[in-house]
Amino acid sequence: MQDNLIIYNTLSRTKEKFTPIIPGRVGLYVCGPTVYSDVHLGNCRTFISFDLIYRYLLFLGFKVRYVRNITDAGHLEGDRDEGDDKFAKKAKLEQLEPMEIVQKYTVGFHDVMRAVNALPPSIEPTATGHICEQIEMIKIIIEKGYAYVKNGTVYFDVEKYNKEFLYGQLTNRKLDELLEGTRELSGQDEKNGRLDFALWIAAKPETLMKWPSPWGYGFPGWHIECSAMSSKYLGEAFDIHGGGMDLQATHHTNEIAQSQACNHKAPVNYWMHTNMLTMNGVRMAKSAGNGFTPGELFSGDHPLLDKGYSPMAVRFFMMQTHYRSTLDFSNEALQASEKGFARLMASIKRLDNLKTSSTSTSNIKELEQDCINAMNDDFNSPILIAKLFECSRIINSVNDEKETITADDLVILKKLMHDFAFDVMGLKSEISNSSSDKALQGVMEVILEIRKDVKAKKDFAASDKLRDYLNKIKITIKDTKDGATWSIQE
RNA sequence: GGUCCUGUGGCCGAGUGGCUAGGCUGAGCUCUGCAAAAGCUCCUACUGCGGUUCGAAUCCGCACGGGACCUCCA
Repeated sequence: MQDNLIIYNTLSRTKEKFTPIIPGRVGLYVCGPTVYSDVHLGNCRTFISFDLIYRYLLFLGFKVRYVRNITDAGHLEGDRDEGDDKFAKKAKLEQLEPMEIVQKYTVGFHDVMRAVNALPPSIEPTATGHICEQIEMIKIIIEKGYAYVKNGTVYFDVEKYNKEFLYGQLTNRKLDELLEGTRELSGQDEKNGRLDFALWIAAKPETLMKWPSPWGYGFPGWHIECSAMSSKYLGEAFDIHGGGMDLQATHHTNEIAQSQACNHKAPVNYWMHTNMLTMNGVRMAKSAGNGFTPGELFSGDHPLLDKGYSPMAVRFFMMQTHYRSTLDFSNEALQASEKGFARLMASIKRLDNLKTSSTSTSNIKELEQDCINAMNDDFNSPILIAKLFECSRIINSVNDEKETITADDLVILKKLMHDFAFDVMGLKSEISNSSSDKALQGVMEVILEIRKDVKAKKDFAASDKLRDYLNKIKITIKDTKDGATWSIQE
């Protein structure tokens, strides 16, 4: 069952058979958010994509150690390797301690992840919690000759590294090409090479977040945290490293360089990159003014949104596109997903009331295999969803007594729908069980009972009046041959 | 400018060289007191021009369009 998984590896730019280092176990590292502001929808897409991947690995029976970091220090605003980091800047703006910024947005991030039903990672390490590990790693890189110190700042020597290793392998680029695209060093720059990047950055008097180090007070560069934390928890070489495609060229390239310089071995076997989320064809970003927060998306409180969309509709919407394709956001597309999701959930609810027969008109086992094949092929959730809709059609047809299913097949079908819709795709029915909802259920039962009575007396004016009144307060009544059902309109 | 991805029916979105994904929308039918739901049927596409092939949405070339990265970014 674990032998047929195919993963697209950025390193080779091809789909490869997945073979873990230790059979039955997977080490998975994903670059998490930098918590200096609200996560936006694009960030969420990456984490939802990897949640699907994590869930499917678990479904296949792998023991997965899933590490996703929180960047809470050392992420600079520009490429100058100087000045304040993003947290300090925001802290000054909001007149808070940098760690208050970190706390505020970490909590917000977790709230959103919970709303979209993303499983928490096994370990969620922070950069500030691993300063020692980062310093140790930098020391080794210096000892091995791939870094140099200038006025308390430590730089990684890319050209030196490239003589022994391939620096641009993740983007299939040669060093000369990279150098061409880089701007000239300015007079103030203390780096030796244009591509060199900081491992440790010397603190200035006004720097808020700083730690002692062999090179004086300072803070870590952005890339070193991932190298230090991934090797600490997953080993010097591990199975899968993921992140957004925008991290590929710089962050991940530098991560490989650091780890390789330190340990002299390739840190990761499979690199996975998720594609961007766009709004009307343009990448969603705060600077473009076309972004909104998940909270705004759920409430609909934003000029670009026609209405609010439930977290599960959003999750379903994202799963309808493969993780390596760009996903274009629009109200129309999201509303289509919302309806499709409701239809899928409605059919799953019908599963419990299906009548079985001595024969099946559909090949359920084949469908089950189709679902597995879809996910084995580089986590192809759009095809999986197409197959689940096929299951929906079968369920509805059996429910209408136009098709039949055996008791054995029904067991398989139930398991299939629950496994893939809930466990693998992480969807969940959005009906809550709060006490007020239970009271509402009771009231509705009474109303439907009364309506049933007047309908029996053919008093359709009265029954329609009940239905119309309920419809005005967004409750829909449907008469089926097994009695009436009700639901709340979104 | 460089590296790379991409162009599918009204919309979204899969796609292994041949056996018409799927969802949403629209039309018709069945069911139904009506409505809704559900099912069935229909709308059968692949940017353009060449090439390879018995056969291409799928491979190759060119053109045009869109996007990403090369600067912080999931």
